[in-house]
Amino acid sequence: MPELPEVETIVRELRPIIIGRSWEKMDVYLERCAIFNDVPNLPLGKITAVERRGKYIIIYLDGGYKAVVHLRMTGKLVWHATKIIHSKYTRTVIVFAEGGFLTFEDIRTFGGVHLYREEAIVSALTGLGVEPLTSGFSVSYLREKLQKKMAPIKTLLLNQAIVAGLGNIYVVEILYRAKVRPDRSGKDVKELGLIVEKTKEVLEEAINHNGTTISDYRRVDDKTGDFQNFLRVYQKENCPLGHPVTRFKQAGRTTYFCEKCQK
DNA sequence: ACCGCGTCCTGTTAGC
DNA sequence: TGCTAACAGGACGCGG
Repeated sequence: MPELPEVETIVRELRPIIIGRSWEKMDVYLERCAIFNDVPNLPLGKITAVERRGKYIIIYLDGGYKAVVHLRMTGKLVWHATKIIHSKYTRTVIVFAEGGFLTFEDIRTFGGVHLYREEAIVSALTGLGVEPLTSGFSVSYLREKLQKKMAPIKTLLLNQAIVAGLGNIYVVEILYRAKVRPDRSGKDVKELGLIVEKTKEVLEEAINHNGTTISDYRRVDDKTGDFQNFLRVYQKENCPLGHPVTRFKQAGRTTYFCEKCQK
C-alpha cells in the first residue's frame, strides 16, 4: 500500500511530533506485528531522528536502539496526543513517557514494528537499491542494473534491490509519463533518461500532495493524501488523451498502460 | 543468477 | 438480495 511518497509524508509528519519524546514501552496486541529481537520492553531513550529508507521508517533512540517500521499493504501509524482510541486493527502501541501514543494499525497484519540494537545490521535495509530522489538514481545506474535483464521493465522497477520505494501505482504512472510499455524487456529499454526524469517528477509531485489514498493509506493525523486525483492511468478507463487503458497482470500485479501513448 | 509464482492475512467488490 | 470468488498499493522464499 504505502509507497515512497506516502512513507515520506508520514515521516515528515512524525518528526515534529515524536522527536525528543521518551519511548516508555510498546504494548502488543498481535505478536507478529511487534518483533523485539531481544530488545527489552523498557524505556529505550529519547527519539533523536526519524528517517525513511525505501518504504521503511527508521526511528532512532538515544538509548542505543532503533525501531524499523514497515506498513506493507494496510498498515497505518496514528498519533494520539492524550488518549488512545483503539480500533479493531490496533496491533501495537508505542507509549511515550511525556504522554502521547503512536498506534500501529493494520488490517492485513503484514506490517509491523521491529526493534533492534542500534548497531544491528538489518538485512531488509542493506539489500535495498538506490533512493530514487538522490543523484545515485541516474541513467548510468539504471543501465548497469537493466542492461542484461530479460524481465519486464515494470517488474524491474518494482524490485526494491534496484530502486527502493517504488510500488505498483507509481511504477504504472512513471511508465505512462515516460511513454514506455511496461512489458518491454529491461535490456531493450533505451529511454533511461526519461524514466529517471519521470520517476523523480512523479514522486516529487506525489509528496507535494501528501501521497495517494486509494483505500487504506492515511497520514499520521488520519487525513488522506491527494495524489489519487492526479493519476493518469492507474485504475483508469482512459488515459488523459482519451485513449483506452489496457489492464493486465505482470508477476501477479495489475498493470495499466496506454497502447497508443506507450511504445 | 534470474524470474515468476505462491504465500502471509482480512476486507471489499464484482459477478453470478 | 445473497453468496462466492477474485482482487488489493508489499516482500520474501522457493523452485524451475
